[in-house]
Amino acid sequence: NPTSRKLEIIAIASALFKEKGFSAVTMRDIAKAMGIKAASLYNHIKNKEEILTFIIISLAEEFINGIDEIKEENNTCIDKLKKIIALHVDIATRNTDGMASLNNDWMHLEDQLDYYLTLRANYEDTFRAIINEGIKKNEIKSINSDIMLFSILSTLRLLYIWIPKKEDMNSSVLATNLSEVLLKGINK
Amino acid sequence: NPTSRKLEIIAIASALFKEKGFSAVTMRDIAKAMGIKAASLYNHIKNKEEILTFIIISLAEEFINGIDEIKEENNTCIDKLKKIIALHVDIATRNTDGMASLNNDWMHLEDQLDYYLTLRANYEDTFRAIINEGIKKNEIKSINSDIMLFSILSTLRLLYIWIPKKEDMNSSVLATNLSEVLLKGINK
DNA sequence: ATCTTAAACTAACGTTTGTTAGTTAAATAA
DNA sequence: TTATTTAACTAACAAACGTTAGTTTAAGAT
Repeated sequence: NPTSRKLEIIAIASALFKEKGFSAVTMRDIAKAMGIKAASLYNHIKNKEEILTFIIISLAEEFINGIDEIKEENNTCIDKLKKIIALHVDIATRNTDGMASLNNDWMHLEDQLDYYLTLRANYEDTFRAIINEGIKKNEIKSINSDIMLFSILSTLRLLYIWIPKKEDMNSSVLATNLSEVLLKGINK
Repeated sequence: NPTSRKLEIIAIASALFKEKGFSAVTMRDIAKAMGIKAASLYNHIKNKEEILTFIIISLAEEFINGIDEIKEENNTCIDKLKKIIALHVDIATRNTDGMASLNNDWMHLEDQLDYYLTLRANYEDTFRAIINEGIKKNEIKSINSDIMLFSILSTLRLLYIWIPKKEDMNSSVLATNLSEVLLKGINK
């Protein structure tokens, strides 16, 4: 159970990782942003990798828990997809900085890399299963489901880039509009 | 006019940058992959940043040239969008590795950062203008055009991740299916 | 045969890196 | 008051970093 000081470090590091990537951010950069010396960081965290691991794994678990709940609900597949879209908007809004590491720096995990890859594979499998069920039930077009999965998931993964540029936009309005675009297209 | 040896280095570096990101790849990594010593690289390139600059700027110019041509054509906006999708599929297929740097490492440009940002802004402006024209001509739904731009462009930007996983899929089949999904949605 | 060029090499440079050890100052608990 | 804990500090480490200088080797041109 991380102390508040540890969480402060992780939050500041997340912001720096988003700007330059994990590898280009030094412990001295993080320390300077905290207003302390690099060595002092080690009173709160084990090492640099622990920061990255915390950011990525807690986000990955949030996504897995979210989609596992959605898949069990008694709902149409289209509605399940709408809930997945809302899940991504919600998480990306609350932890915009962390999403950058999840997307770009997962390969620098060491001890927990395999665990992360398992979580990601499970997430994608569940997502694809919902799409395939929608095809079977005639809710969704019979196109290669990988292409549909890739298309939707790519948009959701890059939400963290666009959300800060559109601070005015309400979170649920964004989710609604995104659902319209992703599910029904833009062609009139 | 880069020599073939220089282009070899850039190609090998692109592959390494894709795997670990620019900052995590050392000159010794690149040299080892080339089968030579790090110092020997400097017979062919000025420094590490020149490699990144070449990768990113030549791709960014390819995109700008592509979209500038498409925008001038006498065509419906929907057809213009289809051509943009095909442009992304084509470039991402031919230079999968470089696309990773374009997406993830542009912030490590130094001399050419401003030029890159200008190219990117111009590209997005042209893209948005085509969407807005489509709305005006009643070809495209009247939703916030930024959301539509973001949604389509995110999918296109991450093509480089998915293309290597689907080597079996024909390039033009992918473009066709993607157009269907991105423009008309997945909902039946 | 000599000269030039291309492309590799060895050796080393000054920095920066993540991290450890040991110390100090202030707040809290006994 | 005394003891303990928290969180900062200074100083230093060994390793890795991008890069430079100078040298060697072999191929191609004159």
